[in-house]
Amino acid sequence: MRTNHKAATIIDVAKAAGVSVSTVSRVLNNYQHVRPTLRLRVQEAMNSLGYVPNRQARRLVGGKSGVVGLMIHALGTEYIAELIRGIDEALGLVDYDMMLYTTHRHKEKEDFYARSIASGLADGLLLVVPTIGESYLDALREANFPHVMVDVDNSDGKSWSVGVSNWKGAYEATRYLLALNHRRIAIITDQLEMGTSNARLAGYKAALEDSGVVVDPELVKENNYMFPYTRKLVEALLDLPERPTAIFTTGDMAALQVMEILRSHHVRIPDDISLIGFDDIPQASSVYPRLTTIHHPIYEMGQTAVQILLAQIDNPDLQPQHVQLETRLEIRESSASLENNSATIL
Amino acid sequence: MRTNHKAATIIDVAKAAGVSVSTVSRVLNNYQHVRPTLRLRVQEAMNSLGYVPNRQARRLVGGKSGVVGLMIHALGTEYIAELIRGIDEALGLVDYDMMLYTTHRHKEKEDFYARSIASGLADGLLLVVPTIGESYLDALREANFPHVMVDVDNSDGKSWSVGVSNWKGAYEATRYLLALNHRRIAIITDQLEMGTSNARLAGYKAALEDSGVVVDPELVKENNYMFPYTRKLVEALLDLPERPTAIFTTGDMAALQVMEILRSHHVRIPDDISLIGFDDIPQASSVYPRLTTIHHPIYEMGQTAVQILLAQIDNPDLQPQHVQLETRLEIRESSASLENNSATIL
DNA sequence: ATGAAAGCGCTAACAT
DNA sequence: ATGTTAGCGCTTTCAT
Repeated sequence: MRTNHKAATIIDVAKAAGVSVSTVSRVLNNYQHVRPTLRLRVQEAMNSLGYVPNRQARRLVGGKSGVVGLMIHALGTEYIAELIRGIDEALGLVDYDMMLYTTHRHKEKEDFYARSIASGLADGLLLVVPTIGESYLDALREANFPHVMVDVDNSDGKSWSVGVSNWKGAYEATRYLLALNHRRIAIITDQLEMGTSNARLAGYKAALEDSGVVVDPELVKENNYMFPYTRKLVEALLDLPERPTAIFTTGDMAALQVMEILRSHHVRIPDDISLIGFDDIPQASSVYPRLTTIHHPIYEMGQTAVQILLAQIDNPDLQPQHVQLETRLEIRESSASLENNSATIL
Repeated sequence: MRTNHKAATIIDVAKAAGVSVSTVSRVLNNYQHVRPTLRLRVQEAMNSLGYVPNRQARRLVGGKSGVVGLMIHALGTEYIAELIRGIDEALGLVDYDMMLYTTHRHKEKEDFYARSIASGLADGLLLVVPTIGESYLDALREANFPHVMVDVDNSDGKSWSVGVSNWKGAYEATRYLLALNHRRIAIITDQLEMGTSNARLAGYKAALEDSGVVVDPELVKENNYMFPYTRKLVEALLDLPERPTAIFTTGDMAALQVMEILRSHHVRIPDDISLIGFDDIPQASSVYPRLTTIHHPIYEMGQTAVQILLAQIDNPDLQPQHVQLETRLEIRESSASLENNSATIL
């Protein structure tokens, strides 16, 4: 079947170095009690044989596999890329490899992946899935398998998780628009089945109410990730008898789309309508006009997730907690004051 | 150390069903020679125990790891997302897992990854790296380790590879612009150290020459992936005494940026300048105006890469070949005829 | 048709 | 300080 050479095993190394397998294992794992001369001899044998330990076998005996799973719903956005960069780099620091599972919104897949990862493949699992299925989450918990939910708004206290201050960020964004004298402020949220979107919507409403502005249901639109749909929402907003003077999208991706759509309707930003996003993805600062948004520490969130996961792998009995990172308002040019909204930077 | 419940093993199932482990293994692997009643009893036992086979153990015995490595320079573009979708789905079909290595342009990392993957971790390696380092490529070849270079223009005959008809695609794009009566056609290429960019540039030049149009070096610009740089290039083009009437970018990402830049200079597309891209990423058909481009079968390229890799894993002695997929012109609204370039669809 | 037993490559007691 | 050995969970001969 396979015609290539079989990889060298620990036994081959032991023979070549004239020692026992346990000695090889000891130098492999950097244990004490190995005579320096022997250690050297073993290392030489490993080198000349091109030996690399088999991770599967290692893990099978109860050791660590040096692999963590990353279950993610989709790739392709700068947001995700930035998050993975954070995860990736943190993992690299501790010589861990990453197994990637993209689910593309197939709930069954998620279930299957989670179980198969937990049953041996990896040492831990990072979950970047908008809505996490209770069934496999329970399975992970029962097995006490290290895992962290990434980018969720709040923990239920039963699993570790990382997220950001969504409510506060949205509150700040809305307050900023309010301070700019906007009163007709529309919001386009991402799907509300996601806790983060919900929290952002709540922040928006709270800010409005705190300023004595009544929330107009006509100005609250829920998006569904499809570009043509966003267009419908924006056009509905534009067709309103009393147009909004500002739009807040709960994600930068949507904000970028809104820009495109407004442009196609010859609506100027921020002259005619102010726009504010959420997340501060790399693209946000390179579009024209540069997008005012809520900065979300995406990269750091990835790093933090890894640190939490590693801590759990070391000690599976840590009390679950939710770690919340802070957002902050990033003022650029897509939002302007309502009074002098013609005198804008060009 | 670890306090969690142990997952059910094949032995537990065997006991619960009152059979031997080999029988359980047989129903697990769908072998014949198992009495239907027994088979059923075993399946029930598996269900009630929530049994999931341990992949490591399975692989440890069988030889194959069931994992392929994917080494990729960066995530975050729709192009890459689409490619990974193709790879992912093809892999899912054969129950393979994917180990992800992102190199972020660190050449040293690539070397390290390639070697560690080749020495046992995975059964094969997919390389999605703009410029592939000779050193580890040699190592892969020497070890006769299954690997395929994805999205390269041409093979050197020593490794398997997949790519598309870059030259022909660029030739067609340029011919189309020519047919639209454009003569001042600028090109913005991606970095020319990539073979694909080079081939696309060559196709552009050939088309021009075949039509008797002299290639103006001032209209040939090499990009370097940084948005501010693209802006410089476009502005240089705009400042030319005789502006180009059309721009061809060798990638859609750049085309999208060019759109943004032209817009900020109040240059209308396609009224003032026609634009054509290459790749046909999902976004290309959702921007405004929709981007005319060369369709690149990205998803299929990913699938094909996997098929080639699996074939090699089955038979490592296959003669290396380069598989070329076809591109085709996708006409949308970002390019228009030069004569009536004011009468454009709005 | 079913079972018993020998490993796969490695680690971790347990000896020495 | 070093070696011996018993598994980890599974597949696969080889018996029966």
